[in-house]
Amino acid sequence: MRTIKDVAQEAEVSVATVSRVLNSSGYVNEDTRKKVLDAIKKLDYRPNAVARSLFKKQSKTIALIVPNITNPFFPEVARAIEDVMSSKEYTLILCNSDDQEEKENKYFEVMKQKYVDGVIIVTSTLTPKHIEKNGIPIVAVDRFIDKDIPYVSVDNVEGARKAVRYLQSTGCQKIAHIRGPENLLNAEQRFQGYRLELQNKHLFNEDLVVNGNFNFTTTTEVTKQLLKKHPDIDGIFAGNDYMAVSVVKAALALGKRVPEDLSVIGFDGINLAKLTNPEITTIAQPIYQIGYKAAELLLDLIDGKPIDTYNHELKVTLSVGQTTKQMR
Amino acid sequence: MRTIKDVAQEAEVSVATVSRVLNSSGYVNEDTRKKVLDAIKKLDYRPNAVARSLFKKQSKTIALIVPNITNPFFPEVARAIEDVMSSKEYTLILCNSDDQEEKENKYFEVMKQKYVDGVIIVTSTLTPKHIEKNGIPIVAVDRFIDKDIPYVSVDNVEGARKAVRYLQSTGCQKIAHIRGPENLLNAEQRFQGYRLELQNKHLFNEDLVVNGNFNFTTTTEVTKQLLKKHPDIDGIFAGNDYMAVSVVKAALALGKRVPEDLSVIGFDGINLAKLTNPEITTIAQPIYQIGYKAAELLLDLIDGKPIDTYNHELKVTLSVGQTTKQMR
DNA sequence: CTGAAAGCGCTAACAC
DNA sequence: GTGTTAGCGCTTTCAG
Repeated sequence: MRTIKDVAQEAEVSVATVSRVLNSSGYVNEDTRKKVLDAIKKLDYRPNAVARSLFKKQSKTIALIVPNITNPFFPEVARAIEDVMSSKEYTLILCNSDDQEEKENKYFEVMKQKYVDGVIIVTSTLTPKHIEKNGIPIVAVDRFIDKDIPYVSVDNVEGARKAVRYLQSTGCQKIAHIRGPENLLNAEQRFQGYRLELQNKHLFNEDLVVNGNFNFTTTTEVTKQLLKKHPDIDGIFAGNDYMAVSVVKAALALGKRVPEDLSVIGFDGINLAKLTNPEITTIAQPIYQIGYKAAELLLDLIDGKPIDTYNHELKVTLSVGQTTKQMR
Repeated sequence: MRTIKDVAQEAEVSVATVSRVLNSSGYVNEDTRKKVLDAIKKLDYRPNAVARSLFKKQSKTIALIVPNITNPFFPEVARAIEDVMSSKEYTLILCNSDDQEEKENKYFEVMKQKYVDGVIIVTSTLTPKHIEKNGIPIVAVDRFIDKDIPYVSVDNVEGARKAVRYLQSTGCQKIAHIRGPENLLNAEQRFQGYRLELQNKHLFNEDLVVNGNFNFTTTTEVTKQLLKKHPDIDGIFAGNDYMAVSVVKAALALGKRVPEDLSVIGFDGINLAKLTNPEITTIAQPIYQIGYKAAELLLDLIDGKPIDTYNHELKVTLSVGQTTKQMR
């Protein structure tokens, strides 16, 4: 690869001048500018990004840390982020943390060594303290970290209430909830939403809440037990789509008809939800937009632009599938 | 962040010595080595990866270029690659090409500017010529590029034959094929496998092959038409799982029972296949292993190790679900 | 065994 | 307007 020196020689100017036209900084005569441009074209010169990074202490690179890219929610987020980043000449590094703090920290270490400009992270283990000491711009997605850290997600409480209300509007009388992991704020909020909505009507019964842990097999198990114990349950709000699919399977295995005997609604709106048979009714998050917004916020942070709002809770929408009855 | 100079001062040695202990290169007295190590610990020093890259002309970074990370096949590949890469202190850059040559080339441009050490790519547009001029180590995944470029995938022809044979073994007499895009070698090979297997028994009939383009909606349409025209079709081999799901939907929509009236088998073995109702029977690729192997090969390439085999076609396995009948 | 110094390719003062 | 030069932080000859 050619260097700025080669260009300078070819154009018969100094490297400083070449640098100036490269960065359109400082004054440079139109004619010499042309000479330089010609030389660049002739030599097919491309500036060396690493040398530039060394000087500027920034790399035009950002990182995305997710628990596991294999989880269907994240690829769409990643795609959105990569879309806005590549349009701004940024490069995206992908990291899988498996929800382990140790791995997250290790990634941060590398990020600093590589002058990575910022990171978008989905985490429930990292605290503001960890992050502060890294001194690297951060945006949180899906899981809240701190008031000072831009956060993009949805209103889980309201989404959950919406789910419950919809089940009721289709005639469900006894609505159970398969919740996600205890330590996940997300899952907790969805549970709270479920509870609130039912408590308001004096219908809440904690026996109807079981933990599926966002896990397929576990969910199948606990759902079967629940339905055997309470055969009159006629609606289930699952903490996410993945579990909703599992719930449907469990119900069918027990000989229940969905939605005639049992209605099921999920949360997330991953593509999977529309591929199953029957298609899952769900509270859909605007997943792509979440990633998009997060990327924009990070860019603002990097550019030192003021952030007017730190908390971005985008709107969920009801996506009606075939696991719920027609509204009455 | 501290620099090597700080460490040198703290340890009262030269930067050269520090560099030597950092890289365990050259001779360095055990005592001074200890002094340096102490200084490093005391200052919590981490070498600057960018400065190192500038000198070494390599970045401990590799790139993965896929058509779209949102396609359920790729996250698992990405995960595998990231696993081996991060274990070797490499960082993974993620790129979405949307199968556009222009985007691929743009990514390569950036890779060179950033001294990216190698790339793993899924492409059907890039030719050896493009790649050669980039002079950057490459491994092809899922889609073959050239004999000189390490390639990891499965034997699509054999996999397809296996699919057809299995349908026959469960009693299917009239087997149709919903194929993938014409310009995709993959899809072509699967079609060839299907044809070969049937031709051997003089059962091939080109009227039973339609193009679903790896697209959900298209597949639903063409499948319905096909089944209306040939109501006696009792088995369908779909070119991938995604289309298989669509085929099942189409069949059910026409009032056919799966698998009683119509058996369906897919190809790929993405997780999705086991989440649908009924679960899709499929020819499963060892997706994670494919990514893993590709990563290992790229590392060898980067390290200048000799590659003994360029063509890696891993074994597919039959994954029996509920869209096919019991074997007789 | 260790240090001085050149240089990786680029940018930004600072002169002229 | 343009050139000279001192770094950015690191590695590696080359002396000693």
